[in-house]
Amino acid sequence: MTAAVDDELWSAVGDPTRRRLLDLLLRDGPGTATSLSREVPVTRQAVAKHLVVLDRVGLVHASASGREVRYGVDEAQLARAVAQLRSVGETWDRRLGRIARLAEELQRERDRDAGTDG
Amino acid sequence: MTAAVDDELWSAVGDPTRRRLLDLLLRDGPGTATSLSREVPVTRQAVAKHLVVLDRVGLVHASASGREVRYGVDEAQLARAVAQLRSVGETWDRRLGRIARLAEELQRERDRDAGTDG
DNA sequence: GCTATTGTGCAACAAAAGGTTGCGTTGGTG
DNA sequence: CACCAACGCAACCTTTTGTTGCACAATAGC
Repeated sequence: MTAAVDDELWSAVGDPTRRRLLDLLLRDGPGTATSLSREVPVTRQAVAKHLVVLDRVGLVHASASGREVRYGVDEAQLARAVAQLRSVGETWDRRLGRIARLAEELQRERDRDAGTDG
Repeated sequence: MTAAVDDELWSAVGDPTRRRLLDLLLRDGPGTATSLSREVPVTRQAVAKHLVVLDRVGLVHASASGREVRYGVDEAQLARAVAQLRSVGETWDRRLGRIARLAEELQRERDRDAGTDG
């Protein structure tokens, strides 16, 4: 697990600005670096760089339209990213659950010992 | 959403090395920078820095034990992080679902039009 | 058609994050 | 006591994230 490809997707959605860009693109549909930069607290150039990163991992696709460059979300790839989030979350959940159950068992044993003892 | 606190937790678990450290701590129980560094491809110092980051956001806690410094996962905080992963995943899922349904509707309309047309 | 505007791309630069090496210190152990 | 193992600190390098400045292309308006 946690292979190179996974890590790429993760670090792509790991950045807060990139997460917000994906949110905006999902909410409002395709947009340009300029239009997106009006809704995040960074410059157009910073947004453009993030879009390059997102494009590189396939989470968005560019399409020229006149002098503009519109970016849209690749739904299949985003679904894949979501699946990875879920996967990690579930792994941790399972381990947390196991720890919780183990703690309970130890507690029960301790109670039992205390009972036989007193 | 995506407030500052959320972003801190996110970027903490966004790093692949830190995710692996959390995995190891969950799997094997508390460990030191030195013990952990034997299971990840980075130096002890790099691990120590990551542990500082994880400590700062409350995902792990340090406890001195002789000359060693053991770090253990804070389960409540990790559960919170998992909840945030899930939350973002669900948000995107919903939006993807809405887009998918919209696309289906448009497709049906198109089919219907084609039917009345032909 | 010419000009002003607007959107892009590129380059140089700064600051922060992730990582390395080297060194000094300290706490257990033979 | 001498040694080894773990720690912290500091200097340094590279990549990422962000900035500013500038040059260029396409569009809109006169």
